[in-house]
Amino acid sequence: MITLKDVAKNAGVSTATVSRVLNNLSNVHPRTREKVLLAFRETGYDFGINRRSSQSVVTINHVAEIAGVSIATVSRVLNNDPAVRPETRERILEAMEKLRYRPNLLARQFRKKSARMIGVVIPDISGPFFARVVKGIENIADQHGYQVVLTEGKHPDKFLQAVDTFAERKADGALLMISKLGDRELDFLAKLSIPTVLISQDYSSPILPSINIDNETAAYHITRYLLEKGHRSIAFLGGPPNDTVAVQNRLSGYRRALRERGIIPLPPYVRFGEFSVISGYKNCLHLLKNNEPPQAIFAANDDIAIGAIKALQKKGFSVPKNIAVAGFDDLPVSAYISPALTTVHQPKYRLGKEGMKLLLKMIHGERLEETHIILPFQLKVRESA
Amino acid sequence: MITLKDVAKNAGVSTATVSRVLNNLSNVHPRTREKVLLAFRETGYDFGINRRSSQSVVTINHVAEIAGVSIATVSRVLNNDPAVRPETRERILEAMEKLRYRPNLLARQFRKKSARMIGVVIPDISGPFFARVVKGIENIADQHGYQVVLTEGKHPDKFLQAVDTFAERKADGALLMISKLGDRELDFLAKLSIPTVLISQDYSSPILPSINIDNETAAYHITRYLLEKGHRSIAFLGGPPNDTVAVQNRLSGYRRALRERGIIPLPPYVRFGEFSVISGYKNCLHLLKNNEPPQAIFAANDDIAIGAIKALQKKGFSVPKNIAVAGFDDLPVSAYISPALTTVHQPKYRLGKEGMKLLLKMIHGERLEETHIILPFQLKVRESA
DNA sequence: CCCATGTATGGAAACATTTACATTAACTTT
DNA sequence: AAAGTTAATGTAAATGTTTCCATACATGGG
Repeated sequence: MITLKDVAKNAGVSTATVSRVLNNLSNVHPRTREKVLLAFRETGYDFGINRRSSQSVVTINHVAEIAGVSIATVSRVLNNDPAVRPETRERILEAMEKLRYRPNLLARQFRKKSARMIGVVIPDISGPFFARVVKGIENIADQHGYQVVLTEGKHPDKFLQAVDTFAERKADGALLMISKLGDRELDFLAKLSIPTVLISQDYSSPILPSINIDNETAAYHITRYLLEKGHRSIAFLGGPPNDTVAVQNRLSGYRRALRERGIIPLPPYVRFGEFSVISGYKNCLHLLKNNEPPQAIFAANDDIAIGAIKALQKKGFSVPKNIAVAGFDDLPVSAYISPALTTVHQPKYRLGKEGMKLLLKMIHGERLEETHIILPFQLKVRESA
Repeated sequence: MITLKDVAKNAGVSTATVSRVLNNLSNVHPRTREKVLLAFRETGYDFGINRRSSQSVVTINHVAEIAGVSIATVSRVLNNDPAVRPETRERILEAMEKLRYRPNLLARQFRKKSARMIGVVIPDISGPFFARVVKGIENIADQHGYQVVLTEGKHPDKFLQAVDTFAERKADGALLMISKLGDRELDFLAKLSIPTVLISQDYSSPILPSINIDNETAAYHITRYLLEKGHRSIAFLGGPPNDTVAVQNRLSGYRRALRERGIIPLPPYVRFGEFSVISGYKNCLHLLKNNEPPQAIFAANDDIAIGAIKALQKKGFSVPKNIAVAGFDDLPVSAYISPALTTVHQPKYRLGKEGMKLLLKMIHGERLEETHIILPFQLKVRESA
């Protein structure tokens, strides 16, 4: 395509001068004007409207042309509009096949103002617990043609940023496994107004639907189990102290069970840390340092329990002979460590599936019968307690 | 906004009829006309000239207007074009702030034909190994404004589908941790022509760049370590047999070490299965069933090793006193099981980071000095062997 | 048989942004 | 005075699809 630049080159003048000529400005020498006009002719400059088109890829236009219909009808086929006559549809599908047409997803998303995407925020990608939940989510999302985008967002700012990205990318919904949701975060979520479901974090927000197990009761049951085994001094090894509602609920279940037996745990027997093997290890070491060893330990999750067992063994205690240990979550590895871990089984996959189903309902604007779903847990008695 | 369709629905006729009424065509029954007119009133249809503009959200146009410039200039600011005068830029930024303008990402992606997204395929989300690699990837991707989309794709068809989705979504690049890449898959990748890097699967394709550790040598070293400890009969518990190049390389490293000592392992001492705790458990049980127990076991990854240890303990063997066990990968949990696992440490985070950096270079069209990067491994001697 | 209506399809605007090209102003150079 | 240079900005096309309204044709009921 010929531009003013080309003309300028041909005439041996600057584009500014060509522009002046083109717009009949006065300050151009007649001889120069001649030169430029000649160049216009020689280069074959197109005075008509600028035609700029590449069309290197196959679009809906090509398909329409080949099928002998308008692009509107092709679009209808693309969107499974039943209004199209089967015969026409067939012809269009054939044309698509023939041209190897691939709809431009980016254009579709843009037009529809939706990316057919679900944003998922988890505190930790490495956590096998979350991985399993995510699989459940993906199962359902897949079935409905939604893509799942996974983001880590333990720290509140990172979390807000993640959700913001979802909004920016026009996610159709969000699934949050975030433990700490303060007013600021809730406010933020409300402003974005993306359908959102809370999974597995015990946060029963009045606004956001959620799906959980009953952590308090589960913790109560496993603590009772330890009590029934005859243990009196039972330590609690928790995760992050103030942030996590789930931890607090597990703690209060534990306390309730003890209280029922008239036991009040000494402060050093309740410790907080992180949801990791290493934290469990260190925390357990601290516990043993200045205190009479407990008869049993209830860890707020399996990772902590695994770390604690290691610490106990290192200090020469046998589990469960000297000290019993119980965990929470039932990770895949928990049945295969030594001793196999006694723990609370969470229906991780189902949490994901049901959470996603709930979200789907919200996206479709259906009324929710239940906004806070509680799934059953299971006590898994193995070797460690 | 109320459309003819809404009116039609309200009146209980087709949109065609509504349109006829709207344009005063003759062939409408008076009674129907009445109905439709009523529906117009009831729905509050806007007869004004087709105002199909919603403009409920702030766009570049509003910003341009407020700042007193053209939308082109606003776009330039959005894209950090240095050609904009600082003063003008300032004015535009202020206008954005004032209007709380959020660029429409979908529109930008559409226009630019790029989603600023990297597709990552891993065999298993639950695997802590992959999770760690992915974190490395995300670290670098984040820094450069790319979003990471994670997909599971163990089965070849699922994998192809995943990659296809990447293409459809105009991903800027792909990172594959796929063990089995046959001709069909490579062909497919070639057709899509998305920049692609292979991570950690030992597949040294002539076309696709890759990043790995030297699995053969690592396996050789750990097997030698077992031999030096005095073990003569060493079993190999592998992952998927034919699919995985990494497994085959670990196997041949193991074989090389034995061969050097003139040892040829009996067939039942080399077994295959899957990369999971449960598979390691079962496979080890099989191994013990009809054979003289080996003096040591080299498992192709830590999960298998953990399962094997469990099986050995169940059968009354003490690890490492009766039978030594070594693994591969060095998962976070491996140091905390009992006995702590002796294994090969892979620089997982770095694999992810470097892989992503490599991919970035490809995306930017830079020349690669190295197309097959090898990262160092480390022998971690702990308690199990 | 023809009026009234529905069905299937077409025409064209709209979506929000990017960007190629054009213009302009303010200089400087010849 | 005429032309060039450069920086800054404007104009408007182009992107690929969806969807609103319009309409040719088919069809059923009186």
